[in-house]
Amino acid sequence: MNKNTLSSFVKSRRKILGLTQVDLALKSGVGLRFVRDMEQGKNSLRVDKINQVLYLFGHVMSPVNIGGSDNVEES
Amino acid sequence: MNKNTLSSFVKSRRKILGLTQVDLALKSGVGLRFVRDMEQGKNSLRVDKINQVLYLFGHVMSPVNIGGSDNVEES
DNA sequence: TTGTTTTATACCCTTTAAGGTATACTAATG
DNA sequence: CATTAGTATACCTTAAAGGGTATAAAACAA
Repeated sequence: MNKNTLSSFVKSRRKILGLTQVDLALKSGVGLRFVRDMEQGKNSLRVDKINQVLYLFGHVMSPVNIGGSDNVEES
Repeated sequence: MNKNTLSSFVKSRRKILGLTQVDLALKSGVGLRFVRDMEQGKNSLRVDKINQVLYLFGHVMSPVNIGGSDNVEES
């Protein structure tokens, strides 16, 4: 389990919206277990499921340059 | 099967390096079938496997804003 | 055309992600 | 302290991803 950017991104975004993991699972349509796996940095997740969650944050998974600034490209 | 950016990204990058699908599979350590699924826009792929391939291109999957310019953020 | 290389499709098998449920562990509150 | 809300961990089942192989279809060269 990594110090993953996706992990921290989801966790922080979720809290900004004032959602619990349960809320996020319901709104995105993925299982609660999946949300938890994401936030704990599991890296063998399916990208379509990840996107299902990221859509709520107006984001999608996409190829970016390695070392492309530490933050997740602007807001 | 989508008009996926990942699909076209991998395909074009691979050709730039003059690799066949077999070459890419061998160099990245994923199966040939996986490379083909990627290039055909299958969207239920595991993100760690995708990254295994993208590393060869100096890229990783990361959350980006939806509509964050159509191209894949510079070269 | 034929031959060769690359890519696409199809089948089967093994592994495992995803989800559900239940249980524990933490914060937090009162 | 106890009670609750939120999060983490564990077990089980099902569906499907990933990989291998084989075949077919393109793509390109001779």
